[in-house]
Amino acid sequence: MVLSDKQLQILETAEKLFASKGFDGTSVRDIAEEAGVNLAMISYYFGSKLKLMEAIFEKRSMNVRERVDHLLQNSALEPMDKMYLLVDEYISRVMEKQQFFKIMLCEQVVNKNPVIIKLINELKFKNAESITRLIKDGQKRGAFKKNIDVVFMMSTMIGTITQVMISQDYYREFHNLQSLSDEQFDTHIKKKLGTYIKTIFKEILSYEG
Amino acid sequence: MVLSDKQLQILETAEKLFASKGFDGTSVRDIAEEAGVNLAMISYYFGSKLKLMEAIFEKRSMNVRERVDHLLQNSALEPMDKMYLLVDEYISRVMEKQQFFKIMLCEQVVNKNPVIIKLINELKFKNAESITRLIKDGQKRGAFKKNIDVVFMMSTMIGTITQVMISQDYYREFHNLQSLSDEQFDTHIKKKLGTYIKTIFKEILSYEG
DNA sequence: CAAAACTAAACAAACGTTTAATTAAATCAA
DNA sequence: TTGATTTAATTAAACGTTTGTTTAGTTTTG
Repeated sequence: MVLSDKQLQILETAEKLFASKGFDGTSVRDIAEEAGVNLAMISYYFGSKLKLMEAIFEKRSMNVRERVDHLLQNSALEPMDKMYLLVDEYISRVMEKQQFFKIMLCEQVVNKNPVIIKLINELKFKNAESITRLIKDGQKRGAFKKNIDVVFMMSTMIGTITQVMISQDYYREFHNLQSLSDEQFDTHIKKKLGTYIKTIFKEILSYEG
Repeated sequence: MVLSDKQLQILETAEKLFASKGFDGTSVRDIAEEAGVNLAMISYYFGSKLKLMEAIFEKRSMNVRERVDHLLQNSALEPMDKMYLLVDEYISRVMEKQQFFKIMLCEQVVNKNPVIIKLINELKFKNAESITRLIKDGQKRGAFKKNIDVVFMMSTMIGTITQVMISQDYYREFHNLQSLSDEQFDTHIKKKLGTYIKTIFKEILSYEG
């Protein structure tokens, strides 16, 4: 699906508002006004509010699998280093597309919309597949332990990152980082979080503990 | 605030519906019908839909601090064992009050309602305080490392548990546990998750790694 | 018999979507 | 290139529902 500038603007505005006020908390009129387009244009382009949401998911779901696979095939890296790459990739993705991940989180909880739930589960499944493949490879090569719970590992990764994302302000206050610029803080928290999760993953995956 | 049977039923129905359809996705009429009360009774008892939500938070926030403190003072346990107790307490709380934690999660993301956000932050702050105290005690007694990031630790605990909770069905399918009864599965996942998080915490907190 | 509990009906406002009319852009024979 | 004609884009207004809340009246309770 190829999108015009106006369609893109509607999509981005909708993503922003859905993230900050929820799907049901955002009216089509809100989106139209904030995007600076006529109310009817949204139905005209996307059909309905629900299909607008689906369009957001379609846009954000594109190429996810490809990027991860490219990351993991690419090199002759050790399994653990590949896992570290994956962690950094995940952190970047969540922090850069915060709005989308907020929407995903709420939609998973509310799970009112079967179409969206299906899209989310597909994304999850693809991720689980990539990670499972990586873990099995690591186990074959003797770098990783046996008996690793992939679902728990994924839950820790996405759960920790998401929690940190939605409580960034709290983190900033707690560690007295108000003096940093937004950009500096973003870099800081990404780096710290990366190191932290890698430590955990090293413990979970490797023998030496 | 003392609540009559009818008020309690409204509150419980609202909690259930808010969790499964979201605050804005649930109408006051939905709640009234499901609770089997007249529409006007909700305004009569609680004033408004929003205050109904606040009443849910008030009810669920009661005694949280007391319970945690009692858990931690109580015994002559090692710091690490106290932390393990806390992990189990957290898992039980989230799994038993799933609906409320779903609501909390969405409200944090959407953060449209300042009153609710304030209540959530108070809860978070109390928890952070208790954990910080426990960690400092453990450090003083030489059982815990220095340089422990409490916010990250809390994010891992609550984030992992929450993720596992909202993707229970996925976990059940992934591990082929459909033969277990709901109750058996609940016991199983709580135990596994407890062991898993404790392993992580041991690595984060203790010297031996 | 006064206070509390409860009800059906009504309220205005907001909702997602559609309509009918208008303007802009693209297509194309001359 | 011109002017005619079709297609796409855009608009204000209206549609019928649903929304949260209130009202005015009735029943129940202490």
